[in-house]
Amino acid sequence: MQVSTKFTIAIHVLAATEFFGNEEKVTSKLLASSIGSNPVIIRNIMSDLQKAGLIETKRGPGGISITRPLDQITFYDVYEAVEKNKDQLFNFHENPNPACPVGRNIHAALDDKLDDIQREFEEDLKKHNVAEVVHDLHQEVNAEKQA
Amino acid sequence: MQVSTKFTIAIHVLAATEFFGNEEKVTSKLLASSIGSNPVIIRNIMSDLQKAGLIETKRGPGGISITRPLDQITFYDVYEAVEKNKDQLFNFHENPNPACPVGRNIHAALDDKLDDIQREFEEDLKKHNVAEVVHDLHQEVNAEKQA
DNA sequence: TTTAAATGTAATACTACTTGTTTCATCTGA
DNA sequence: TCAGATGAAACAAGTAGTATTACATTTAAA
Repeated sequence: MQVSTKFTIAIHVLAATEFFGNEEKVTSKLLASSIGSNPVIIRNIMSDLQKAGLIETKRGPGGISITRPLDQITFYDVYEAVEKNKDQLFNFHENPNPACPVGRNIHAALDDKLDDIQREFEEDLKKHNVAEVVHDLHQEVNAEKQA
Repeated sequence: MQVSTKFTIAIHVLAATEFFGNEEKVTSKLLASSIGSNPVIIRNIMSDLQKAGLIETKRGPGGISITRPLDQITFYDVYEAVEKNKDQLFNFHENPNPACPVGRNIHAALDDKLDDIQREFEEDLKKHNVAEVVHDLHQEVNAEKQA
């Protein structure tokens, strides 16, 4: 299993919007160019981010605006916004045999442990935020200038 | 994204093998019945577990044997044995634009953070082992007897 | 008020993965 | 020897991820 590219693309979208926001109008076309993907892919992700309340978009000669400071947008916020099945990390086999003592009780013996792991994974995602990414981007760009 | 059913099935296989191992011969057919799946699915998972050195299987009137105490088989050992792309939890978009300062540097700004999260997730998986599951199974079965 | 430029969304296509099934070769303890 | 088990190949169906085209809708600005 893998977290889909939607996750890293969404972080790219937020970081690039902050990075370019003051100088240029940020559109799905510009973002698609930076990301190396298709504008419709970006618009779908923009739609996810908007439903999650992380950005606002406008039609017409529109553009994207971010609704709150990036240090208040964690990786988990982004993950939650774009990822499917975010509420069930582990896909349990569905038909354990109720006539078998193991099949009948495997859920009771396993669910709490899987829930633990999922909760810890979500906490791990919350330890990072998008502001860190923008900060490191500026650091990289400055290093380029000096070279 | 979801961890595939192979993971919970593999834990079921190990737990059931321990649970029944002393009384009955444990075969892919018996396990498939307990799990509610197909014997070939189980045999493929058995093959993964065998490659990882967690079990040994024999042909003929064979059966499965576990190679080390279950408290030394963590959820991560099982995850590593059966899951694809286990080495790269996050699927990064592949073609960021090198002509764009963000596209050119997004990997440098993001990779270390994603590696952190992956490492922590793996640690979370290592906190649990299959012996706990068997212990809880016996507890559930004993509770059934009293009722 | 018009219009260029942007988002919103539906439809399609391709690929890869997951899960299930059938079939048959191969092995091995009794 | 042989019944009973694993090993493995082939196939099918369903789902998810990614990419693309096309068009309707909106809106700031000319």
